[in-house]
Amino acid sequence: MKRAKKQNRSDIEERVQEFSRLCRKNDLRVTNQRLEIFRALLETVGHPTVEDVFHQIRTILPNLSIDTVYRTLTLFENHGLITRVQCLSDKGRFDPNLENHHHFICVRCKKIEDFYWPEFTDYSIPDEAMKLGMIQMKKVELRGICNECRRKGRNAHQKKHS
Amino acid sequence: MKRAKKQNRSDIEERVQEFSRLCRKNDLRVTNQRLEIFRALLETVGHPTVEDVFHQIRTILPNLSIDTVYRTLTLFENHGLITRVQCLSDKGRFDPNLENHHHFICVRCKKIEDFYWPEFTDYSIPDEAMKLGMIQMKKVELRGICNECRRKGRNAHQKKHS
DNA sequence: TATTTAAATAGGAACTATTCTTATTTAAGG
DNA sequence: CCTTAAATAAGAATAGTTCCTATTTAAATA
Repeated sequence: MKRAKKQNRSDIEERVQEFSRLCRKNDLRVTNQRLEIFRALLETVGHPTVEDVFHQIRTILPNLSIDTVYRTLTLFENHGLITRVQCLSDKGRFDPNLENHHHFICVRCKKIEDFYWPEFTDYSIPDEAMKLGMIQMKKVELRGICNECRRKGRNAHQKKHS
Repeated sequence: MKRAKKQNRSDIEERVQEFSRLCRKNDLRVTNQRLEIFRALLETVGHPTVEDVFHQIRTILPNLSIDTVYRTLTLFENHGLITRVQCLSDKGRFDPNLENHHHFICVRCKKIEDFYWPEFTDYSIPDEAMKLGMIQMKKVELRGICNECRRKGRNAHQKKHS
């Protein structure tokens, strides 16, 4: 995992400060580990994994536990301070439908529902994106809370770290 | 996992037949397990997991191995006969960028790159999709082969089941 | 500034999804 | 029918993630 800087040092420190305030506002204690974890996210390009973060911080906090990284990232996610990319579910899921279609994913129960949006095919993506590589598939992902989970209320949460 | 029918029996059998032909065309042997696995995908609504497929077929093939389901689904995926939903990578990845942005994912190296598409915000999704639940996030996902992997050629593949 | 205490952490065990290994079975061509 | 390379079953091994518990610490309060 590259550690190239996304932003310069003072920008990062500013965001860490701002983050620190956000934690207090959310009744989250401001610990060294939490700040380092957030800083690591900012310093790493390309959506780091838990392990990337863990190894990066280990040089600073030699007895950081990997469980702390898991707990903390999930905590940040649950408070909307960061987002989780791609792997909403921890289980692979498969689709025999090769037609052009899109997905709504429930962030609570991880259900994936299809929808169709024929007009979307006509919208052309920006040049910036075209240059990233050979594109094989272009689809829309919606995230939210499905009707079923809305009915059930908060208690339907999956039970991970707080 | 629900087993409600997506299509009626004869539609499914027709697709299984067609699939069988496709296998031969791809130099894949047509085994009972493979046909049952594909049939299970067709019969299950909502993008089944490996375990969903496994349990469904166990009643028909009592000593099916779960490894066969893993191998077979990955094989189908590699031949473009089905797609894998959501979890391209097997590791959670996180993003501190809460701005509205989109992702290009390399199907070979699993790298995720950001791009921006301000106009996309203005496109309104179809009613069909609005009715699925409370939508919190709307983004575009591109899949393809990144420039780096294209340079490296086929050998850059991740080494899973053939 | 010192004290208190609920919350956070470290460390390691446990769990779960996925992949690997090897002996056995089988599809499909001869 | 035979043959053989490919596919499978069974279970071991691995890797990512979560759980458990004793210890530490942030931050509220005296």
